[in-house]
Amino acid sequence: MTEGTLKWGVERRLEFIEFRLYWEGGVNRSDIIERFGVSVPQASKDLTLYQERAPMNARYDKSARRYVAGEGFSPVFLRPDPDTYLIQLRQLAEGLVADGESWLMAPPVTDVALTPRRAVDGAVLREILAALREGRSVEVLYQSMNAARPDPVWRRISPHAFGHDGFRWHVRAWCHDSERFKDFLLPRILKMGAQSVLGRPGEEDEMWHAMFDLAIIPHPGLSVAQQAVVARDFSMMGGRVVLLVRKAMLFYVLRRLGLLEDARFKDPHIQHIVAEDPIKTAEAWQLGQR
Amino acid sequence: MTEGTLKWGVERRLEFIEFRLYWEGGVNRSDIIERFGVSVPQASKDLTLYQERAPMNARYDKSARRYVAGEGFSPVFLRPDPDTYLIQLRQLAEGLVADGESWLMAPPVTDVALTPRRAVDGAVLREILAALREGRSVEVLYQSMNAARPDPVWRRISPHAFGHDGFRWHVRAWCHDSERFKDFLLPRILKMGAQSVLGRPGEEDEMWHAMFDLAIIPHPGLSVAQQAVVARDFSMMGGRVVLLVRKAMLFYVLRRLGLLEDARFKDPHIQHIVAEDPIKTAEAWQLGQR
DNA sequence: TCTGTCCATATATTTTATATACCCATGGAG
DNA sequence: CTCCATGGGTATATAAAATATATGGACAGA
Repeated sequence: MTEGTLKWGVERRLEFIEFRLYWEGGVNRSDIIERFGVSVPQASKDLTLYQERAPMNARYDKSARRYVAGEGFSPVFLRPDPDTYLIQLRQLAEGLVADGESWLMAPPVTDVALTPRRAVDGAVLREILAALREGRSVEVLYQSMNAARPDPVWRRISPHAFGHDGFRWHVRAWCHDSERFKDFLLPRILKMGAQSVLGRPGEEDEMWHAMFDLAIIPHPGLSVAQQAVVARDFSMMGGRVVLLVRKAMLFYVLRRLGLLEDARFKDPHIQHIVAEDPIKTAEAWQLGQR
Repeated sequence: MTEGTLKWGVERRLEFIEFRLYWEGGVNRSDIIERFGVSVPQASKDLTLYQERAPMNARYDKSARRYVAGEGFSPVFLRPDPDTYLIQLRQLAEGLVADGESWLMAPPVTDVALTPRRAVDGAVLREILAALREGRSVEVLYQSMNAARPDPVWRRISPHAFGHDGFRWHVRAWCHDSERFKDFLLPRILKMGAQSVLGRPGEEDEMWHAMFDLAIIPHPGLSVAQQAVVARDFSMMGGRVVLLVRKAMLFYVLRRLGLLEDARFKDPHIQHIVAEDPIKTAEAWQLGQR
């Protein structure tokens, strides 16, 4: 083993040490022992090694009896990206990860608005993935919202992509029965049936591949100063920003942004942005819905 | 090392083997070598060990030249939870994790509606966390939307919790200037100042600790069959479900659910649910806003 | 038939980690 | 002030894990 390279396991432990120092302010030898099940001398060695690799980052505070982050901390083993922390925090708050698996020692009290129900069947997802990967069609027992089909019906679909509307997952697929590309919500797929040959490949899904330029501007009902804040929130340049959105995803994007109706008629203190061209925007997604 | 227990690193590799078998249908020795940087013989050993520990799960397909999932697959090293897969897929689609760090070999084409801009400053988050952890107040340069304060102003806050509205993070804190508990959006905190003593502790934040019973029902404009589908989507029992929501988070929940206005006047094919008691609901969050 | 691509395994060796022991500094309890 | 619990460091011998290197097998496609 040469100088610079470390074993995967060792590097994970050093990364852990750095994570704790950076985001939680300090780390103890016992933390490493608990998390990775190593012995006392090994945890000591890891701490020593970390200090060799990142000299300024760790300092032992004798009084506090723990290693604390040094002044000129500069991460070596992880990106100092807030998302590395916030993702873990969110997963912990949503119960997606157990307390012991997380790297957060003392997570702050956290609430997530409307944490999603875990309603996707593992077997369903596996078989959808298999069909998609192998380029085949598959039968699904699907509970549609169509008023004409109140009960779940079997239909054959050829899946080619996944979509997430910010809340739920769906699979984008060619529907052999209605002969159109459509979205199928994973939680509404009740059972899986037999595989068969592909209907139409994903390349032919025009609404998936066609993009729409969604131009948004601050709500004109806001004061100039407030509009400037909104512009900053949305990284606008020159008071507008154009989001490049798949036409097949446009409905979901507009729903999240509150732009399904003309937002200019909503309270600007709740609805901060409006579509630059509401008519064109409305046309675009209604076309997608058909 | 006794029979049953495995080193942390070995267990992660076996977990990886299982993950690939379960969600991607198969795994190659070279996958292990690439992901963990181990030698060829070691990867072989890992595969052999995995088959000892989970006899039915892996089968070598000589023709396909890879290990494929067996018939009676039953996970040993991971929960067969779809979220373990979908979380990774989402993070990959949002660019929060690099391709090489993910466990997904051949992720399907994926789109996430409105992937958030990463606008939180790492230094800001660190110092907010420190203040919260140590029970202190801290000065922040905050860009408010208040029409009376168009420019960013320094204020002192005592943070006690984090909140996520489904899109952005905020910190819940006592505001020393306005003498109220309020939400501060992390992306709008521009700079951090000096720490000082705590204003008021989180226990006194009534809106944070008070809960609201948000009762929702399917949109009455839907057919009976459609209402049943919506009821299933939201795990309703007896045609209704009560979500227990912090009053401090109610606004965000209602916004996500499209219930800020009385939803009965919206198109039921877009807005699937309504509040059981719209008046009480409206009162509750307007009280929170003050 | 040849070749490239998978995989398994044996041997000697190196690296990593453990068990066990003993030592140091700090701060609070008695 | 002494005692001791807590948190950390390290030395030695040993065990375990992983590597380098090599050999061999099965299969698909040219």
